[in-house]
Amino acid sequence: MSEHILDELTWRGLIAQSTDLDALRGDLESAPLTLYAGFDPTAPSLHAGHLVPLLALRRFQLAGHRPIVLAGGATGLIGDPRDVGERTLHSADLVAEWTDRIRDQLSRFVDFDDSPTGALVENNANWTADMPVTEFLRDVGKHFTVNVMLGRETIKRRLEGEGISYTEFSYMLLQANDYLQLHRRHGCRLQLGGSDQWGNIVAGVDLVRRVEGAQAHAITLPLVTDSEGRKFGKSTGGGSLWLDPTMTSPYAWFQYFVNTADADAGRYLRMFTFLSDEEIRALEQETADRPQLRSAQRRLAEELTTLVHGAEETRRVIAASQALFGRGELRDLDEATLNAAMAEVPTGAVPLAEQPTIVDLLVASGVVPSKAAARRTVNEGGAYVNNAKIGDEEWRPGEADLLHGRWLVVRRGKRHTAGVEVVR
RNA sequence: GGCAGGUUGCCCGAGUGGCCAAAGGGAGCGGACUGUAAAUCCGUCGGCUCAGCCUACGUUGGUUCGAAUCCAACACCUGCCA
Repeated sequence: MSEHILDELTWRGLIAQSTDLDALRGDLESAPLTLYAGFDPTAPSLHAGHLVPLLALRRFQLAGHRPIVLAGGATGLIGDPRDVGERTLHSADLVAEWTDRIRDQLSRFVDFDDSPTGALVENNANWTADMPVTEFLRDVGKHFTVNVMLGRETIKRRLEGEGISYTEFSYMLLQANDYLQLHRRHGCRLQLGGSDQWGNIVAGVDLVRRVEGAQAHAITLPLVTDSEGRKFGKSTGGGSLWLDPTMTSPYAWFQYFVNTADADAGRYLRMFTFLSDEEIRALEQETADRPQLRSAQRRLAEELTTLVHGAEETRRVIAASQALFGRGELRDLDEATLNAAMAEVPTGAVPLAEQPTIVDLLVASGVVPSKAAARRTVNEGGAYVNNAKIGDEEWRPGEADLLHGRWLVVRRGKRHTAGVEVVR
């Protein structure tokens, strides 16, 4: 018998809060348990932070339980209250489109089959969208006291600040009802979610108990932050790390994880990968002994890129990373390797006839957002062409600079590399 | 519906007629150090056809030689009252 799923979650640091774990343990041991986690379509793609609950569902599935991934087609129309303030509502069409997109993404992380542990995909719009208001207020609303709802941290903060709309205030009831519906339809008895979801989740636990007289369980997973306490996945220049390869390229995704701080690597390996405790400890030891090898970071990047983008794509981004970050001369790369690397990084094109300067090249490659930023980069000493620093704004590439007659490898700072194709 | 206060750059926040593309902080970005790490220090941080010009301080209009700053209307937010 392998390790108990709850013990695994514990050593991986994946349990932030929970209802009675002993009771849950008993239920997990007696039979396959059905559990769920919900994901709201707040953008056209899931991002790296969503992987924690998603992979947790998979961990349960591998341990012999049945996961339900819930796409929040209805809750996404309302918006979970945040501390920062009221959300802007998105149109129903847009939310529906996003729901479809994230449902496809969600489906990739669990296995579907006819066995008792085969996963299910649900959409809460199925039971929420057409529910009459009176039914909602009588059957769901009656079980909640506003007094308790006002006690929730986010609500308290919002009341102290700019206030909160009735719409967002109601969110908790919708999520609680989701749990009830999934309990009725599929016997779902465990909900996972981020620790910011605790209030919503226990509201569901309470509702199931009151309406069905059944004991439902809850586990929240820690909100992933780096060692500085910053929200995970946000430190790449402001943007999020999206799962959608057209929004965050596999190369950028891989690079993000390669750059993980030493202090975070082990923790991330535990939370984001399926590596064993022993393997992770070995990687941590390696990082402590020979930090410059970045073994833990590389493994983390490899695992996550494979998980999200597949083994083939991972092979390509590793090759591209080696070509561009390697000690070797870019000139020595053979044409096929160079072309392959250029296919992974952002590229732009510029006509030779325009006699582009370094500023034009930086802009064309996309490593800077504007000419002003390009000039700044040059003056700050952060501009490179083919790994050679360019300090003059007026510098222009010559025929001899073109790699294989067409490419210039443009770089901003240490790690923002892109290609510019010079067209004749 | 009434009264009061508010709306500034990615975020927070100063600025009450010219010296304001707008103090300060944070984030971000670049450099040095190193290891494509952290910490630290330094620099930078609207755009462009760049010693000039264009956009920008909720929106629109007005006063003025000149407005983020004054006036009016409108929108939104907060609080108190109804």
